[in-house]
Amino acid sequence: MARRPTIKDIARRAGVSESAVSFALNDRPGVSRDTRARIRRVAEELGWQANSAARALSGERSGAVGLVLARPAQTLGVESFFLQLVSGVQEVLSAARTALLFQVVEDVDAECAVYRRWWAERRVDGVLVVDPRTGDPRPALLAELGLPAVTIGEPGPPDGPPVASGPQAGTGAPPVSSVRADDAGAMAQVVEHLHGLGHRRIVHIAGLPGLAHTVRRMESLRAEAERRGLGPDHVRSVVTDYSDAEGAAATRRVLAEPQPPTALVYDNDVMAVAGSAVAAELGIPVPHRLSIVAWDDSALCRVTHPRLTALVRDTAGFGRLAAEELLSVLAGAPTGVRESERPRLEPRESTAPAPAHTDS
Amino acid sequence: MARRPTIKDIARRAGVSESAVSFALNDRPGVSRDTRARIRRVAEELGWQANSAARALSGERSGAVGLVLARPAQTLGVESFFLQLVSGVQEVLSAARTALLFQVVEDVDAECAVYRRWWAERRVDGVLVVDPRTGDPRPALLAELGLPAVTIGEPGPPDGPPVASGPQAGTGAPPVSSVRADDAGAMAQVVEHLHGLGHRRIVHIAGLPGLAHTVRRMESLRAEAERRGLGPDHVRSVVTDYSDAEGAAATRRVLAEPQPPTALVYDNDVMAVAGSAVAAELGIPVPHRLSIVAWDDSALCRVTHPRLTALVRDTAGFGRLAAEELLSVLAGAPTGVRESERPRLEPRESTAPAPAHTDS
DNA sequence: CGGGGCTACTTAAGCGCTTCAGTCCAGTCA
DNA sequence: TGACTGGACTGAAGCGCTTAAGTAGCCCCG
Repeated sequence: MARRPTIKDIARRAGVSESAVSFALNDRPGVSRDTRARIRRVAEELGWQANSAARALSGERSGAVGLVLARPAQTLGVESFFLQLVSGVQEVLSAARTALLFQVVEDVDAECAVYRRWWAERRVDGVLVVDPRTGDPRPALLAELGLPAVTIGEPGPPDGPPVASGPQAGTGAPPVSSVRADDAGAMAQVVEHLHGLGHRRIVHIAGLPGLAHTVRRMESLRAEAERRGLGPDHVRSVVTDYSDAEGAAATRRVLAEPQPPTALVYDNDVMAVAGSAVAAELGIPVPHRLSIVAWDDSALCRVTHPRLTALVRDTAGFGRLAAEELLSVLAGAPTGVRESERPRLEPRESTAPAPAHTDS
Repeated sequence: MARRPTIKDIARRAGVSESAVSFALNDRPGVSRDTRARIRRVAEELGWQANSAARALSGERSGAVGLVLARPAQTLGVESFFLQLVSGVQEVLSAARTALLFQVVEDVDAECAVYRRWWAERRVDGVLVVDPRTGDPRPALLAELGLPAVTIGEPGPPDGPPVASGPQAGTGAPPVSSVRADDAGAMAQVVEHLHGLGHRRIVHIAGLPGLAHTVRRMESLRAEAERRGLGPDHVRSVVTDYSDAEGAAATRRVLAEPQPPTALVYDNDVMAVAGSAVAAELGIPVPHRLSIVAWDDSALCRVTHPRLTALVRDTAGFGRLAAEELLSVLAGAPTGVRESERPRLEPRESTAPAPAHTDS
């Protein structure tokens, strides 16, 4: 139950004033090299660490950033995406001695309430916003509060400005920073792959329709299909809530149609695995009668039999990028947009040439 | 970029002193009912929230607790256990307006460093400690720092005192609180189930051998087997790192033995799924030739074909319990031990009577 | 009617840090 | 020699809150 040393202790031991200590420890001018070194040494000996509350109180940053995950409880937990992201985020943050406040809430309203609270309590210097939505209320709120933010996963190129950032297109720095993912390009890649294998009937088992990237993927799918002369009777999306249950149900439904698809693209790994179990149950061999692609790779995709072809992306890297952007904004840089790497399609055993007679 | 109201603003508006406001808002005696109500109303109008830094600085709690997850990066992310736990934790914490600081680090040493830092920076009032280990250095460190803590998942009954809490058995309150899981009882239940189905050759694909509950499960397995006259040639554990890769490898290894087991018990859902994929690949029908039990249920277990028999536990409830215990310790209650509900074995399609001639 | 004991407040100090305005002491230059 | 600089350092205020100690007004009682 040791007492925590304070700046005063250091000052006494080093025979200088408290302010000299503060200057020395914060790399500010006003102390000689020697004194600075001496103070540093004493601080080290005492194992001093700045009291974060005191620091925050005297107008500095609080040294923490927040991340809220708005998911209904039951949707939670199986996707690997999130923890990977956080682990990337942390890598960058902890190097900058910044803490991460983490909250799980039920919906976006609750999320906004958390932002307000954090802001009022001065708990965080900025936030990372995940799951951008269409008509997202969050960037506006954050801009109003003046809480620096980075949105993670806004759909990026090739199609124009981000969906959620509002109307000031083109005019300098956006209201909040973002790290974008090339969902459209990735979808194009998937379509390319499947079309090249001869697939003409493709169904995209999409995630939540309110999320910006879901919309972008659906748009891209339609555009790519049209470019190849395939209409909505051949290629389309159906939406779900990302859960294994809805993924399975949607799979069952589309496979029961008179002209079932020969390829399915799932918006996450869990649904893809659920879907492949449904196929197994129905006695539909994968990949000979049905090809399956999972968006986001994880152990899951490698664990099933056959192993699933997946869009692999460096999720931790994505998190690092976001954390870096946030730190740079906190350090005073203008808001900006960073593009993450284009996901890579990793063909495994769940995709194969389309069965012969399915071009009706 | 609104200005945050302070206690001073409220005091001015309500025509009282700052301390009166403080008393009123903290439910302390010293203000009349009327004044209290008036102050409350003004605070409400202004949308006031206590500045957490100021509060922390004046000797109060910081209003935050911490949770560190020490996992090598690649092990991360597929298990549902963790997010579920956190969501339970949050439910309780956010009702008490307490924030959760969350860190992911590589190993226990780094975890200890985080505790020291949080302590020195006064960032957290207490911590939740997950994955108790044998010879765990963390409880001692936390006791030394005087940082209130609750360990989550220490193995509980029926076998005596917790593994990680050190030597002061029996003497009043333990150094740190804990929330315990009845791993031994659960394992007994699994053995009962499998033995009842006629299985005599059982292998437990365990998790990390350094974790206390892994040890407890292994001990319980051995004890239960002995009670039924089954020696280590029939029933045993092999350890892994919880990853799908090692789970699959271990499965392959034991199934290739001259006298392969007829039942496998996996320490998490990911390995169980990986194992059942291996069985599928080897052409070993589940459950007719091989029964499989997963420890911890999740969407995964319901998604595979056949669906996996699993030990279901209320992980979110576990988190709630831990958060409640921590809050009560922070509120001044003595440290204590809470028992979580015994997990329930949910038989699904992956367990069946043992094949006929395997009693050698 | 003065003092004891309430309740309902106010004053002021202090938490540990940052920071602005000085102070002090060379050193420089006319 | 004295005014002026600038580097090195100190003093003190202040961030927004809590809290111990103090004060004012009231009622009750001997």
